[in-house]
Amino acid sequence: MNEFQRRVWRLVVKIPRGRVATYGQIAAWLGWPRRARMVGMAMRHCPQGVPWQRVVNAQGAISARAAVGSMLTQRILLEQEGVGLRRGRVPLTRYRWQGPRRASRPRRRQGG
DNA sequence: TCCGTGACACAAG
DNA sequence: CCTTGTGCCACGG
Repeated sequence: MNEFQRRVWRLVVKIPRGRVATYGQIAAWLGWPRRARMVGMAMRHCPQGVPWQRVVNAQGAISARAAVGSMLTQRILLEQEGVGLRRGRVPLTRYRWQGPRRASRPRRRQGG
């Protein structure tokens, strides 16, 4: 397994339940903006515990793949965690994960 | 090494 | 909106 894939998995496990990210975003966040397809490869070889279902394409659709049943499984898993599809796609404006932005620490003054 | 392939993205029409 | 074409880049035969 190469470093790229490991980094992808480490990031994908951070996607919160009920949110999704796109292949392109993940690649960009890791610093490889032209490797969206490689993120897909990483998903295909996903270890147990990585929420691969939370990764969709830039249109919010579930990308086609060879493995039969996998697409349906992804849709079901997403719906089970509250991500509803409209006309075959996830409304990204509502469910998109904003990324691994560092959690804003509580301010001492003028606090949250 | 060359060539085809793939869980992508984006621009055109 | 949709479909099609092109760019992309790592892998495997």
